[in-house]
Amino acid sequence: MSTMIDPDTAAGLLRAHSLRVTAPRVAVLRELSAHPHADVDTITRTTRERLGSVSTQAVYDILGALARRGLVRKFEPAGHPARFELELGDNHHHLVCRTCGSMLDVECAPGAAPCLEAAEDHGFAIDEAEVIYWGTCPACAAAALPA
Amino acid sequence: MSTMIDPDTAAGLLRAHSLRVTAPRVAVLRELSAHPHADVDTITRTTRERLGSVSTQAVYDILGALARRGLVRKFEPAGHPARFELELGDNHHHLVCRTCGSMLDVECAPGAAPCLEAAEDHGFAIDEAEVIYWGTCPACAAAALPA
DNA sequence: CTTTTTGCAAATGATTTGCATTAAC
DNA sequence: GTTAATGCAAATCATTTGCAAAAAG
Repeated sequence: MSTMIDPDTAAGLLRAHSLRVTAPRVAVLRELSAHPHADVDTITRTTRERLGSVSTQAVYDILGALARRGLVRKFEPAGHPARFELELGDNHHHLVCRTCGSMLDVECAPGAAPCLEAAEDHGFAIDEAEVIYWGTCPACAAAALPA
Repeated sequence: MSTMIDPDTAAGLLRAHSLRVTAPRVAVLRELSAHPHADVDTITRTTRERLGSVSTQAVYDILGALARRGLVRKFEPAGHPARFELELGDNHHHLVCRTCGSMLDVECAPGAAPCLEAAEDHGFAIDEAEVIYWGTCPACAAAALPA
């Protein structure tokens, strides 16, 4: 388990983004800091363990609010439920398992200028270039091959 | 409207990929050649106009079969229904409108080596690097600003 | 004729919406 | 006291699944 931000830090983050400080929000932020890339279901379960009860809809609402204020990034890998991570300012990319949807952060190969600029924008106002490396994680690769 | 492959070419494509030639499949292939990036709903509607009737599930099945044999590429932009295009061999990327989900093909900036190699694979067997440019298309940008 | 494909119906699963209740500020 | 956040229920939407009927090879 990674390090987890303390409750005061979480509350400060919320206030700094003009969001009211509530127990479910603090719990969700702490969960995200400890487990980046968690999905709604996981966040809901662990938050319940900590608080006793939180509705699924509250978690959706919280994550939506946090994402709208730029506190968290929402990531929706095709074929898998959305996953969330604290917005840390670094523009990293993701490695995603096609089978289980698990994610890992990856940096672009150093030196190799990432193609964050499209050759032509066709009049679009581009606000983000997202890179996804699709593959199979070690666990799923092992499970696919019968012993 | 772009050029559309003729029925014989479509049939040949199917045979070349060991797929039985059926009217719905030929119609779907022709539709995809004329309208790349069409979604299931659009493909179903235009195919019905041409054939009189096709079930939604048949279209899903057809697209699934074509994708499995490598004849078409499936693209699932977060928040929007899946879109499909004929697999043309070129490894282009996509420009996607956050508002309406419309897509355009884009090439990486010439010279700029795209980061198709992750710095670390963390043990994953990476099979594809997908780049998505997110933005707002001219039509949606215009619609968002009241006159 | 054998196997694949299609049609139809029903289920699934993630996410959203509306509204009353409760808690923050 | 206001305004925002939560809980609860029901709805939505894309997509999948199971099985019988029809068509391709």
